[in-house]
Order: sequence, then structure tokens, then C-alpha cells
Amino acid sequence: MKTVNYVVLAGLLLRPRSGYDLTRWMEGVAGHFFSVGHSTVYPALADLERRGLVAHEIVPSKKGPERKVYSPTEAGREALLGWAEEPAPMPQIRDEALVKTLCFGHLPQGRALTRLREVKERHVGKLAEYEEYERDLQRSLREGEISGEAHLGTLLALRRGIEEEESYVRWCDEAVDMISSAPPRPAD
Amino acid sequence: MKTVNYVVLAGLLLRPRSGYDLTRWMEGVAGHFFSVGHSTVYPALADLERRGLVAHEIVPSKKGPERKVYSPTEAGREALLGWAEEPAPMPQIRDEALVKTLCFGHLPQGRALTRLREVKERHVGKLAEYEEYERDLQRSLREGEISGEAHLGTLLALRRGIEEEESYVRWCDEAVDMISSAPPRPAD
DNA sequence: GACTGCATGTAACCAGTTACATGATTGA
DNA sequence: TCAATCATGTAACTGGTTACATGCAGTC
Repeated sequence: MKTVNYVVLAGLLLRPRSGYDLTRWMEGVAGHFFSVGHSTVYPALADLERRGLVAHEIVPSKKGPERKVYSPTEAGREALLGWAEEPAPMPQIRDEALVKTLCFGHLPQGRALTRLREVKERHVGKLAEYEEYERDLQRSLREGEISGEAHLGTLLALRRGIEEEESYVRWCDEAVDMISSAPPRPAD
Repeated sequence: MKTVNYVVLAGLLLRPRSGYDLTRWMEGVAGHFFSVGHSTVYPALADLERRGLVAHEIVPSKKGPERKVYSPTEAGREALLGWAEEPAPMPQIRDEALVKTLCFGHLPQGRALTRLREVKERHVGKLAEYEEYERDLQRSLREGEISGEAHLGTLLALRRGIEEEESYVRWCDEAVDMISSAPPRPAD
């Protein structure tokens, strides 16, 4: 079974959701470690249902058409937790900004610094977003909206996202220093 | 033009290489931000050469068959540096370990801690590897094997990899604490 | 009446992986 | 002589994306 199925299953274990909600979730809290578009989510849900790992009930929406709200079945829960105990491959990252960084020695300093400023800004923004999610998660626990189990899992993953962004922002600052103190090349 | 072409071009700007060397490079220093297999590298080189952005010369190998050592042309250098000045999309990450982490609230504590120990070990290993690359890079500069430009770019990217792994290892320790101090669930 | 957000799906495409295919050189 | 490493490529497959397609409900 493919990875995205387990991600969807994990999203549903935290709380029952529709395909639409799962897609939002992947764009948000899950965005920093696994995110696919809705056109991948819906087929994954159909596949999981065919395997008897999730089930849905139709729920009328407050706003818009009917929703199919999915939950893991007992078999789904077992399949997920079994998978969760197995070793995971190392994270794979695609970071174009770092490819561009490789060229910074060949770029006028000013241009490189401009690039870095922009990169930093974006990561500062992401950091703020994740911190907001964290506050919201703590509120959800206090108000009994989510289980302690769901809270722990989500918080652990979220903390990783926050520390990742903090680390990236620190690197940006250090990179600015390293470039500024490097032997000057063609000014721009 | 696709991203992998620019990655290959950047690898060649740092120093001329064969397809084989580029593949090793992507598995090593470039591994934490962009890595593809040799079956992607060779077609990319062929494509770049067709576009006149790289050129190769045949060099007899010390060990094994002939090598095609590629270098960027002037047009290739310009194309790369132009691309490097444009904004990059946010890094995209696939980290299955964090998907498993989402389930840790539903797993016996011991199992979750075992998972985390293994994850930490792997990242400690990667960290050591990157630190080794950094020492090697400094040596290369001292001994005049690489240009100052190549050194700066590689060092910046490498520092990011090192800090990324340091951050991940710290998170593992924190996660262990959070799980250990969470209200106990079924022991294993 | 038009636009935005909610909601679910399908189809064409693409970037990459895995597997296939070949061969030289070196060392155990 | 057999395995490992060096070295270059192709072909089949797959896991995603982008674009296509449809329709409801609220608000400006």
C-alpha cells in the first residue's frame, strides 16, 4: 500500500474528516512533512474504503454540498499502527533555494543577499503559521475538542515543523554574515 | 527547463564532473536538498548538451572505463546564474517518520520510544557525515583544489544540512521527553 | 448576477524511480 | 574467478501535479 494511504489514515485517526478537510490539513499542519493535492486524496480515500480500512457517512454541510466524512475502521486502525511501528526511510527534501545558494559565490553579493532576505521572510512567515497552529492545538485540548492521543501526535509533529523553521531562519542570518564577510566580488 | 537540469548545472559550476561523479555528489553533500539517481542524471546531461549549456571531454579513467567530464559553457553559466537570482518555491519535504509520529499517542510508549531512538541514530549518523564533508571542504580550499566561489556556495549549503540534522536530533530528544511525561497509556 | 468558498471527482501529463543492459578494471 | 567499484546508458512503471469538470451556498 502506498504511503499517501497511511498519511490519509493517520489524518483520519486524529479526527474523522472529509476529503476536503484532509486536503486543508495537508496544506496546513501536515504541510511540512507530507502534502498532496485533493486529486490524490480522493482516489486514496476510495482505495482505502475498497480495502475496508475506512468508512464514510454522509453529513450535510453548513455551507456547500454534502460532505463524506471518513473514519478509520478497526482494521484501518490496526493497519496504520502496524505500519507506524516499522522503520521509516530518511526524509527526502527538495529545496531549490539551496541549489541557488550553491551559486552564491558566483553572484554579486547584493543579489545573493536579496535572495536570502526573501527566503528568510518566507520561513519567518511559516514559523508564525505553525506557532498559531500550536496555540490552536492547545486550545482544542483544553476545550475537549480532541483526544489526548491526537493532541500528543499532532503536537510532536508540529514541534518539528516549528523547530525546522527556527533552524532555517537562523541559517539565513548566518548565511548573510558569511556572504558579507567573504572576499568581495563584483558589486552589483 | 526542469529543475534537475539546474542542479546538474550547479554541480558542474562548482567543478567539472562526469555523470557518475554528479550522482555521487547528489548522494553526498547535495543529498539533503536535491538528489536524483543516475538514470535521471545522464538524460539531463544529454539534454543540457543538446541545448549548448554544457560540453564534455573524454578523459581516460584511472579505474574503469572512459569518463565523460562535463563543464558548463558560458551560455550554461549565464542560464544558471539567471535562474539562481529568481525566487525559489518553498522546500518540499516527505518525512514518513513524522507521519508515524502522528500515531504515537495511540502506540504503547515503549514502541514509540524505540522508533524515536532509531530515527535519532540515523540523523546523528547523517550529521557526522556532513561534518566530515565540511572538514574535507576546508581542506580542499587550503590546498587550492577548489575556487573560493565554489567553497562559499558549498559551505553555505553544507551548513544548512548540518544545522538541519542538529535541529532534528534535538527534536528527537524533546520528543522522548514529551512522550515519557505524557499520561501513561498501555505499556508494551 | 458574479464571485468566492465549499465539496467531490476524473484525465492527461510529467518527473522521478526501479529494473534492465553493458562493459572495464582492480583486488581478494 | 568472482565480487566490487567504476562508468554509461535505456525502458517500464509509478506517484504525484496540473488542468478539466461539476455543482451548491452564501455574500457583495
